[in-house]
Amino acid sequence: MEENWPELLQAKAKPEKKVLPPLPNVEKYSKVVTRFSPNPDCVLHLGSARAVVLSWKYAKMYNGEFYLRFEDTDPRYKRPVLEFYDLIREDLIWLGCRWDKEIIQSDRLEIYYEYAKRLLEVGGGYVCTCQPQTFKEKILSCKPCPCRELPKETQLERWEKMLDGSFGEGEAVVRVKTDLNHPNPAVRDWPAIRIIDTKKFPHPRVGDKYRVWPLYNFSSGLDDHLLGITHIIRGKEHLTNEQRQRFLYNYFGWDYPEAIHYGRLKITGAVLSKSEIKLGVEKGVYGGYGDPRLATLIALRRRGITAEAVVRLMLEVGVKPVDVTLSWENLYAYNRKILDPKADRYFFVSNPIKLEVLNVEKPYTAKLHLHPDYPEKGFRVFQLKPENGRLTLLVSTSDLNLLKPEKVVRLMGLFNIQVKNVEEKLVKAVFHSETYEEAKKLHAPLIHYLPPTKGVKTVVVMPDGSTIEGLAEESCGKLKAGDVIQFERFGFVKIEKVNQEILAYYTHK
RNA sequence: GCUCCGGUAGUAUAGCCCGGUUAAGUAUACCGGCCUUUCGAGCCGGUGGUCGCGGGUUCAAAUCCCGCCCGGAGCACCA
Repeated sequence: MEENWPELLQAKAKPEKKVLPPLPNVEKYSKVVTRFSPNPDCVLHLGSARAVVLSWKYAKMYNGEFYLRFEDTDPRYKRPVLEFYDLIREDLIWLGCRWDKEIIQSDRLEIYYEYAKRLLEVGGGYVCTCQPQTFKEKILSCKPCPCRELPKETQLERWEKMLDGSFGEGEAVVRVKTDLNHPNPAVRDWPAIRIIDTKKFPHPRVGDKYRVWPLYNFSSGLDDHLLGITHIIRGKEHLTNEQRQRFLYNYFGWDYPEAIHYGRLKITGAVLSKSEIKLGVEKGVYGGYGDPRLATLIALRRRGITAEAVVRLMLEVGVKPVDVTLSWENLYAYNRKILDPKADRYFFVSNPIKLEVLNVEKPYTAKLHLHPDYPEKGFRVFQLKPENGRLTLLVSTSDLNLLKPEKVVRLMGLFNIQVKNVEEKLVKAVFHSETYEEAKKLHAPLIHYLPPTKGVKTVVVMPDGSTIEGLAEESCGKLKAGDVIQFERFGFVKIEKVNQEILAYYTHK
């Protein structure tokens, strides 16, 4: 146990560390093997992250293996798209979920054909040429369709005809014989393999090389056994698929893996459905898969959400079959803990307005820590020279609620001022005092500011897609794309681009 | 409609299988205090749950049994 579950023991010593509940029947297997099996028809989102993180984490917990398996067996209705294979790989790498083996189902058609034949040979299936509608009527009344009764030899002949092109799309389908009286009609004689006109609907990887394609329950069911998957972690929409696949396993004399079905995951206000995301992107509702309104991993990454935060959240949510509605605050809280010690602090003045301070008798130098908790990181410095006692600065419109006549306000790292007059685009104030202690005594609020001429124009894209414009301090010009910083009193942002201007994405407060 | 699966504070989660020193823990959110030249972080404290509802078994039930209500998933030649 010490060897296999070191993390479990470690968790005992450190109870604050969240640990997943043990996997069932681990002792039955020499090694735990899990898999994540996406259809490469879209990028990954927060919901997909659940399957990835849990499958990966469990494999690691038991020193097992984690596989990535692309389930790209529908060239027609849920067409795989080439670029998504790579984007999914990138998402997994970003999450830190390295896979030990990669499998692509469209490379494995011959294997599925072989097992289809074996299934027909053992009498576990049949080739059905009924119209879907007439078949459905039969099955709903627990009656076999005529094809089911045909002898094995005929089934094999029909199978050959599926392969050699004698049957066209929709004309024949391989079904797995189950129980015609099964209480759930959806389980009765489910379809395993169908024909697709790949001249019309070529597969992005293998083109029109194959016309006969397995359905989910057949290919996925076979592969889970063939690849030695011991624990399947997937959404509860697959609950009845387990029932179906068990019939297949019985014909081959296999044991079904341990299957865990978790509930649906939602996050307040964000679309988490692949089809809706795709539609929105295609229609231009979203500016792409990285649109900040989307909960795709690309978008989260772009916004400065860290993979660690996503992983933590997924471990927290766990594998329960209940539906969960996450709130962004929860994700943000995890992320903030990770970001806060790393992010340097800078000033950003949104929608700047002028602040004129009179009675400033000498030049001042403001030195501000890059990070208040780590003074060793250094400073940013503002040199401020008044002209004839007048110092002009820029402050944020959003601080107008603090800048009321006669109020004393401290300019961070500088001095205290007393507001005199407030106009729409101009605040006039006078020098009040110098020390922080004085400001503290007066309970003066602290605000940030910028020298009037040296700011870098900055656009911040907010999570709702809107933008806020303003000026960032000069030293932000040396930031690089990908840096996550904190604009003090504004929030964390991730830098997207720096040239003459800065483009940043808002992470959270 | 049919077949399954669930229901613990605003959100998420632990405990339920092996009923009792925890008559409900943790995280986050919220409120207050301390600290701090950020409305951030940190530290301390607090509010918040009749464990879906009703009944039963028991000395004792969030934990076992039954009924009800509510929610979800599936019922494709999709994955």
